[in-house]
Amino acid sequence: MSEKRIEGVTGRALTKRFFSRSVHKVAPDLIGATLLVNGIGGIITEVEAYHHTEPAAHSYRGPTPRNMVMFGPAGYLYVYRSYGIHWCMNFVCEKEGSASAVLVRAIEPTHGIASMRRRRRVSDERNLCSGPGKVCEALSVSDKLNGHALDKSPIEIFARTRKPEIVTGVRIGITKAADLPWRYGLKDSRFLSKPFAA
DNA sequence: AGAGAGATGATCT
DNA sequence: GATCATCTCTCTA
Repeated sequence: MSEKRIEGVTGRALTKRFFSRSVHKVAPDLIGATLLVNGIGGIITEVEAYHHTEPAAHSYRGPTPRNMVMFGPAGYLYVYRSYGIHWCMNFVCEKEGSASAVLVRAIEPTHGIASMRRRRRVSDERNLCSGPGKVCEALSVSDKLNGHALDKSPIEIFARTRKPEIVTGVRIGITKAADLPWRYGLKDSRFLSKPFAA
């Protein structure tokens, strides 16, 4: 097995096995991992878990054309259109009966910052990937990558080498099941969509 | 710093 | 016809 070397990344490449677990394990384990698309991206600082047992999940009401990737095997990318304007990206996890996924909400930019600035048309690094729609714009993720394997080019995800301090909170921007503490973040990160309550 | 509104389209009722 | 896992701008302070 030849391992591709990425400057500044030492963790092993994550494969489908990593995602073939409960979304409640995968989500916190992704904090500190490195996500690259075509070599551009950074350290995952914020994610949210969605599980078919609660009404905020797209899979709650069963399969539809939009969410069918969620009902497939773990380790694939689910991309959907948000508010008619933005894209949001999710990692499909073990189904546990129905379907679940992790929403990528924020990244600390480390690779290809110049490209991200061009795509986002902003210069402030803290504003490049601090929200799910921003992440997709900066990494150029759209419906063309819906259903794509998470361990195949152009997507690369590398495990963190050390477990960071993780904070949790309620999910953002939803109205249903808004009390579940399924938002995970890198403690004290400056690259979040919103601070976590102290 | 925080509130409010508009953009814009697929999905669901 | 209403909702929506969002972002950016503008207004008020």
